[in-house]
Amino acid sequence: MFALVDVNNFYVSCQRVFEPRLEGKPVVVLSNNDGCAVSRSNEVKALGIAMAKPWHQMREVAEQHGIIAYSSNYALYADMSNRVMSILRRFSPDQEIYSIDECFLGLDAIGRDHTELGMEIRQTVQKWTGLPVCIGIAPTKTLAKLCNHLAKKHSRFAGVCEWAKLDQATQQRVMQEVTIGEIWGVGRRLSVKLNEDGIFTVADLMKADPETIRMRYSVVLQRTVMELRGQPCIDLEDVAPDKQQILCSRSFGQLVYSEHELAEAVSTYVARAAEKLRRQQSAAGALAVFIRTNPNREKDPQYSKHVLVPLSQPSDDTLQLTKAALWVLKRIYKPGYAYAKAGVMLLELQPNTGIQGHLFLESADPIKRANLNETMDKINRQWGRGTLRLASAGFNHGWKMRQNNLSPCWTTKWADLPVAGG
DNA sequence: TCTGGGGTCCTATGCCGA
DNA sequence: TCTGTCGGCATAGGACCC
Repeated sequence: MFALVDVNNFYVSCQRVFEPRLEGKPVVVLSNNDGCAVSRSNEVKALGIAMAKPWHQMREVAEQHGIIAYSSNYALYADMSNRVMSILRRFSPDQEIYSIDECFLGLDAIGRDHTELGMEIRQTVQKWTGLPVCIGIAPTKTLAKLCNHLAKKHSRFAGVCEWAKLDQATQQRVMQEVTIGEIWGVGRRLSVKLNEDGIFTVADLMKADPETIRMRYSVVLQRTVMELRGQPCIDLEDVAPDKQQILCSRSFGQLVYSEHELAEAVSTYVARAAEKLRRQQSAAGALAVFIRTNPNREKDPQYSKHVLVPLSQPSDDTLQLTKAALWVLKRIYKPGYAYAKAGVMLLELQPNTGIQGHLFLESADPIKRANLNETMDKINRQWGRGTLRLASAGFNHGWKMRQNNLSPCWTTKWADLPVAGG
């Protein structure tokens, strides 16, 4: 048995915890670079504003309805997420953190009534963090997701919906009412294709023959069908596996033309990616760099290039990775374009212990280099990202992302601590 | 002016050698 | 020796998730 616990409108709710005046008002949180609305309060959803709507396209409506927009404050959200997850861990030893704002709990080892447990979880999280959560409980993950959807949509559930507590008639009705697009694993493309085949609701999909679904669609959708029928196919992953690839990319706050500025950005992204790499104690066997113009500016000349290079030896060393990345950049950079985004990807990740040495390569003393990286990580952890960095990362980052309405880091910066009673 | 970032998994495809 | 087939593998690209 699984519970899916999901924070309602997570980023918006985090902002509201520290600014209660936002309660009841239409609030959005924007993506990096203040691009699109990625979290919407219920008031905003009621205005019909879609997920990922570009902010510049909703400016007018926003002004009309007094929508308050925040830049993403990941330091705040990550910290609040950690608090929620550690509270949830108290309720079940089996926990899979699925994303920043949701997790699955395994309930098999828990004897008590599941809905009651759900209610207690909800109240505890609300009381200890100020964040509202909804909970879906079911024998498969896909059904738990579906129940979570119901718990959010219908207030009569009071935030907790358990599949087994719905009578047969209700289950039937739900299946006939909910459209396939709401199902976990069915996105926009698949919805269109399924609709063409006469499959519109959850009930339709459940009735379909799993073998046929596998042939015509994929093994993934076949599993979804089985899970909707109550047969678990997707296990709880309570130990998070190491990442197989690490990506760091950003859209620029303003267009970039020079190779020099691109090199600063790429260098900055490599450093960030390499930090993540070392945190999971991996080394990368290959690295890719990409740069591109803004595809939305259709009148501008477009250019987009992505090149992957194998490394002569797997590495977790920022200096070495930076050297390789800048070498790639030199080969893909073409002058005369307005670049909007760049990124670095680390691939072929493997444990950084026992890396096969290279007979003919001369390299820096690996122990010294490891110490250097470790020291940089330590300093940057303590004093803030980028405190210590390579000169190639530059100083005047004209390309830095826009964050025009960033809230304080209420919980992670001493200077930003909220003051009570003022 | 202004359209996110970071992942995973699956499938199709083409190449290689047996 | 030539040709066809098949499995394994690498790769690119698409779809999906939040």
